[in-house]
Amino acid sequence: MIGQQIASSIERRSGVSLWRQIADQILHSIAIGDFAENAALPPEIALAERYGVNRHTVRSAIAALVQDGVLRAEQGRGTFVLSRKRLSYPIGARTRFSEGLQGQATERRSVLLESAVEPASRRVAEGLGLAKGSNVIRLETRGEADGQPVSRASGWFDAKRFEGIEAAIAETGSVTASLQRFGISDYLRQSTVLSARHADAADLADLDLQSGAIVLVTVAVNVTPDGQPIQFAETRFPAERVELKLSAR
Amino acid sequence: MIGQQIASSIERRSGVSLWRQIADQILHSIAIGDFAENAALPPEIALAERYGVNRHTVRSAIAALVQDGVLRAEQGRGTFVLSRKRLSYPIGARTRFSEGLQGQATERRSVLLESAVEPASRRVAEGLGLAKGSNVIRLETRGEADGQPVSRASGWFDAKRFEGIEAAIAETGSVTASLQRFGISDYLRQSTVLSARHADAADLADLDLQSGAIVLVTVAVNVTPDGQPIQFAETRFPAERVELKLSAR
DNA sequence: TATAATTGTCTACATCATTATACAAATTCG
DNA sequence: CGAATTTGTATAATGATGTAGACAATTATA
Repeated sequence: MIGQQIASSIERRSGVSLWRQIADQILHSIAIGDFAENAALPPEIALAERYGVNRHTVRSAIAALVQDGVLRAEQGRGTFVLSRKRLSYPIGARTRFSEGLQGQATERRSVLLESAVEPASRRVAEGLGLAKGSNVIRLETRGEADGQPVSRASGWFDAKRFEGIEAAIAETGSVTASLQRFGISDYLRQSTVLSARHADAADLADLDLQSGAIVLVTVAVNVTPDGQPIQFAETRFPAERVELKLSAR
Repeated sequence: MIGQQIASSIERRSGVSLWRQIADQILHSIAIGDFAENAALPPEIALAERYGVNRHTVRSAIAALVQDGVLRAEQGRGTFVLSRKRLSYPIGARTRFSEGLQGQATERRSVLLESAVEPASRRVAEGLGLAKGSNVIRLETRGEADGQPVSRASGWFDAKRFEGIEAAIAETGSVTASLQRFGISDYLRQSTVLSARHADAADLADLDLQSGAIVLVTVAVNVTPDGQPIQFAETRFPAERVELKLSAR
């Protein structure tokens, strides 16, 4: 489980198949540096012994990771680690999507998937300090780094205050730039709540994930410097590709 | 998936069984307030229809949550939500375990499970700024709130600098108090990296989780105010019981 | 070139997960 | 009370997951 220590064991009858648990652990081992890039994984028989399962079960796990582009298997040679460590996504009071990934990815962009005006749910209304049922603009966006999806966000704005912001965002491709048109030159992350869960079908599709994947979820409220709520947002990050780095202050 | 919206769908052949996916989603619905405490869940048949599965599959999901103490099923009446929202664990530069959960739990404590002196893995050595293989003290602890496990931490200290700290911690039950004996009156969280994965067998046992559960993982380096590394720690939180709240500053 | 090590494929079987029906038991309500 | 609603139990069938063993194909190496 940790560093050089013995591989952790595996749970049966858990609702999570053994091959997926093993795939999770291999992924984790890679992420913490137990296997370097281009290094060979232990042979299937050794892995099977270590985890106490049949060789075919290990093969299923490896097949999933090969499908995922994490490993490459070569007959007669071995199985090799392809993918680098996870992207480290900085998160702090002033995090903007376009910043922060510098040096880790050469090309970054945010894609607007959908926008709609609708009555606020209780949760959104509370976050924005509006009456429940007030109209809000909902934006669904996907963040990409080097062509690979790394985030999937649902954001809500007060429809009255920010009428037409979806057009501005579609045009400029930037939330920050669009907010300037509404007189907001700066904003802060007021609060962030973090959780994790299995990705649902929609996020699996949008983030190009294999089924059963885990997403990290942040729920944040962005405010003006004087504390007025601007945006309520829920963002899902694929846990296998992204880690969140809390900035030291 | 979000607020009042339609229930998200379910993935087959994912390595995660349908009943577990449904249990995850019900838990999430409770956490975001779709079902209040003591409220009745929709009847099994309605849930089965909503998720597009057989009633028995829904029953498996409910059985797992009943086992977990989240729901209570009553024949002829319905199935009811027992548990409150997740514990919200504040996390910031100065977070101490004993602080922060005030008002959410009446009784909080930290239990030392194991301590050992061992050579540092590469990961730990880098975190503490030591040579790889230097001796470090490893402490395994569990945090509890109202008798329920809410965290499971592995922490490492430089064995030379903090010789005997495990005895002090066993005695006082407090990392903060023990550090004072070594002349450390204050320390800060320098960096925190966040990820998520399926709990391994050891954490399932220590955290009293059902198999297949997800853990939030923080990896942090604590330093003195002048930047000297003191402790390297990996903490696992059960995602179904805990969310992490990043403090706004 | 032989041999060992490793991944790829195949078959057979056991166990778990899911569906499909049917009916029993408890509760609520007209 | 009697009907409707809801959870509990039972049984059978099917598909997905995991185990077991055998052997082929490819690569590295003595």
